[in-house]
Amino acid sequence: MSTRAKRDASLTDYARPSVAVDTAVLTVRDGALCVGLLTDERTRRRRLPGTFLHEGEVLADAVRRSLREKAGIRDVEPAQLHVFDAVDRDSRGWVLSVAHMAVVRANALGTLDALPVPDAVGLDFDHDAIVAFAVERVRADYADRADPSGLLDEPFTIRSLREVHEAVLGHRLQPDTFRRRVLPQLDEVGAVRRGGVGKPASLFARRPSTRSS
Amino acid sequence: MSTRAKRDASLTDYARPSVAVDTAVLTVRDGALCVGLLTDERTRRRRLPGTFLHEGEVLADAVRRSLREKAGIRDVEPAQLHVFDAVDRDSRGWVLSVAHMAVVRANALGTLDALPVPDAVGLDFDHDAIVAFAVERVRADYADRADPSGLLDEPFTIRSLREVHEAVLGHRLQPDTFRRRVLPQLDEVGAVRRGGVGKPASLFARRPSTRSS
DNA sequence: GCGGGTTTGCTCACTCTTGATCTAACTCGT
DNA sequence: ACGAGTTAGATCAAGAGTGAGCAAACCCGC
Repeated sequence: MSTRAKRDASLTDYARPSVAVDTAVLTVRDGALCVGLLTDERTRRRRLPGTFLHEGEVLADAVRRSLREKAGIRDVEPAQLHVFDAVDRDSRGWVLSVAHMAVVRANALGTLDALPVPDAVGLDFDHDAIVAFAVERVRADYADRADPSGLLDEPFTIRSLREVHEAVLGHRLQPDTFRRRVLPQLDEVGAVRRGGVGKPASLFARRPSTRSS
Repeated sequence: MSTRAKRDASLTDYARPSVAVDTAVLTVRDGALCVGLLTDERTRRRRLPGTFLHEGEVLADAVRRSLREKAGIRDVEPAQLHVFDAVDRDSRGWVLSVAHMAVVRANALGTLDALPVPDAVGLDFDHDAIVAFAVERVRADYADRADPSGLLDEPFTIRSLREVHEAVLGHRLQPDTFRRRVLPQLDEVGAVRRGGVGKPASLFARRPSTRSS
C-alpha cells in the first residue's frame, strides 16, 4: 500500500486489540500499605478489578465504572501506570491492559479484600507487576509531599501524618526530620489535641498546593 | 448480560479502538535539548513519528518499526510515557495513542528534523503534550544519574558530561557540585585529555550500574 | 623561555540538614 | 496533689553539602 493509500486507509484495515483497564487500589490499614483484590469465582485466583474499554469511553471513566460496578467504590482519581502488552497475557485473545492506580481510605474499599502488599502475590495475569508499579508510584508520591492522596481526615497531628507515611513508604522516619520537612506544606489549625497521653499535639491541615492534582 | 455470560463473552462483543504509538525522539544538539519531528505532507503540520499497532505486535516493536520506516532510526530503547485517549483526538475515528520516548545521539536522528524543545510547538494531534511528558521524563532521568541514555562517546571529560546535563536539564550547574555528584558513578580511564587550552582534564567512563536499564 | 589566559581539580569557610537529647505539657494511678 | 510515664517540639552538636577562590597544568603568542 502506497504512502497515500496508507494514510487514506480506514481504521478497520488494521486488526485491533481489545483494551482493558486494571486498577491497583491502594490503602493504608493497621499501619501497612494494602492493595484491594477480588477473587475470581471460577479460578479462585486473586486479581485486581478491571474491565474492557467501552466504545467512546476514556480510560479514567472505564476505571471508575469498573471500580463502581465490581467493588462499589466511588469518587476516585485514577492515575495511569503502564500498558501491559504481552501478546499472550490473556487466553481469550489479544488484549492490552492499561494499568492504573488509585489511593483510597481504608473505609472506601467497597467489597475489595485488603491485603498487605507483601502478601499480594500469585495474582492472575500480570497483576503482580501492576501492584509493583503502583507501590513504586505511591511511594514516590509520598516521598516529599504530605499525604498527597488525602488518606487522613483533617485536621491531623504530625505523628499520625508520619505514621501514614511510614506505612506507605515501608520504613521508619526520624520524627523531627520528618516534622521539619512537612511543616512548610501544612497550615496549623490552631487547636491542640487532647485526650491522649503526653504533651498535646498541634493540629494541622494540608495547604491546598500540596493536595494531589 | 449475566456475570457468567459476560465472562464467557467473545472479545469481539466489545468495540475496540485503534491503538497507535507516537514517539518523542529526543537528542542534544548545539547545547540544547531537541526533539525529532516529521512534517505531514498534506497538512504541512509537524508531528512526531508514529504508527498503528499491528496484530500480535508489542508496543515497543511497533515503536521501533515506526522509527525505522519513517525516519531510518535503529537501535532504540523506547520507554512508555502515557496513553492519550481523548475520543476526538483523531478525525478518522476512535484512536488511543500510547506515547513513548527515546533518547538518541544527534547523529542518529535519521531523517527527523531536530527542533529545540521550546520551538517544538503547534504540533499535530496532542503531540505538544507528548513532548512535554518526554521532556519531564528525560529531565528526571538526568537529575541524579550520569548520562543514563549514553549521549556521550566514552571516554569523556567531566566538563563535557556537565554540558550534556545542562543541555538536557535546561539550566546551569555549579561545576564542582556537579563533579562531586557524578564521580561515584564514573570510572577514571587513566588518560588525560590533551590538545585543549587549560589544564588537561581526566577522562572517564560510566560505571555499568549507571547505564540505562 | 616567559607571561597571559584558560581549564581542572582541590581547599576552605559557610550554610544546611540530621538526629539525639532535653524541656515542657499533658494523663493516669496512687 | 504529686510522681511516673509518655508525647510534643525546641535545641544543639556533628556531619554533609555548597560554591567561591586558589594553585596547578596546560596552550598560545610574542
